[in-house]
Amino acid sequence: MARVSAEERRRQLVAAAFRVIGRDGFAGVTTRRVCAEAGAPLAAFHYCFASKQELLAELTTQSMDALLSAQHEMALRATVEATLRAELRAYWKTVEDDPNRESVLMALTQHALQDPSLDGVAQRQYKAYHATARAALQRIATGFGVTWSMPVEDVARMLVVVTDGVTLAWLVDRDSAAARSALDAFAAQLAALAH
Amino acid sequence: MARVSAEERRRQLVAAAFRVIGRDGFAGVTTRRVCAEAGAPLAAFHYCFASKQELLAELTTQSMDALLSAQHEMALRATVEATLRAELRAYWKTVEDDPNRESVLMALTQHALQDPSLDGVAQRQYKAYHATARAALQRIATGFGVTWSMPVEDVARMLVVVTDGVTLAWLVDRDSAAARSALDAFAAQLAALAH
DNA sequence: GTCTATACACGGATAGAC
DNA sequence: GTCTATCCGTGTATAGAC
Repeated sequence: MARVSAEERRRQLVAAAFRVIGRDGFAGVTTRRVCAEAGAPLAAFHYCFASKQELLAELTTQSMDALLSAQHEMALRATVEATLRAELRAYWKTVEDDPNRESVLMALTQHALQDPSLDGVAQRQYKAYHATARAALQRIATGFGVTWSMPVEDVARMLVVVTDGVTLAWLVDRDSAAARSALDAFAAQLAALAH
Repeated sequence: MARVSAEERRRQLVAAAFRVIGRDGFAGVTTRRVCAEAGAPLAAFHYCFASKQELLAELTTQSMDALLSAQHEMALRATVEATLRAELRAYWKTVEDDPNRESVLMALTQHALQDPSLDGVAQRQYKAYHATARAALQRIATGFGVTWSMPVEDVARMLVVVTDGVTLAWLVDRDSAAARSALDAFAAQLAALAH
């Protein structure tokens, strides 16, 4: 075991945790397994993190940072509906490309909701989701010169509701066709809120 | 510790598990704590259940049985939209009346998705959700003499997506007003699928 | 058939050695 | 500052009392 700086260890452990969750699921994440995966001694864990919860919180933080910095350029299509549909399909592609990512984030949300020591983690996560949705909706409003018939926060919430719900249902039954058709239908319905 | 039949113990332990999850969160459920809550000796646990996982699965089963047998008489309102809105509001009342119930069910879903030994549990849960939604939609179609512009399974999925998504968002930020207004908006949109 | 007592392996966490 | 050794709680299992 090479002696490594604490900061480097933190990075190694977070990366290792992601891999372990991917392989063994959320329930299979143990400090020992994460350390083994990172090639670190067990004690390094509690030297870098106060607790396993702190590492889990760090996972959320890093994921949300990645989400917020990945706000891609949105291509405006012919209509609001076509643009919304394209956006939802782009989101959906990320889910199907890496189902585990969403699975982990959902599990993290639930875990954070139930564990007092992770207070605020789920809230930060959803703040990031809502901010992302709101930004997309505002770009659409500006790009097409339309306004939303409800406060943009409310439409953003509906967008998050839809993506969350579709993702959750798909994680359970893996019915991709149903997920796509639901997303397309919701795109049409949300587009009807633009005037 | 009174000597109690195994069947009675099973019921006691499941009920106790619900209370413990409500108090200490999903992560705080231990066999020892559940037994203490039920006033049962530790050995009773593995006498009644093969494992902790089996009790968790039983939790889902009992909840879904309750859901399916609670299919209330749906009052038809003046319009499809008004009826859908009333149904969604009725669902929402159950959430706000007992937030912990939904919280536990969500956490169970996530747990089941990640734990191979609970394979099929989340699937059964969502089958029950979809069946409930489909039944409600069919009663609406019959009652109003309308047909859905998509297969009823697809509309049912959208209904589940919406309730799940709204519930999840609310569990995170507890914004009841936002939840209600989102549900009403979705009621209007789903009603537009009836012809 | 049910409960008491106890055992073991593995998990998170930590004191203290180096 | 980093790691070894150890602790205590948890899931699981069982032997034997009643």
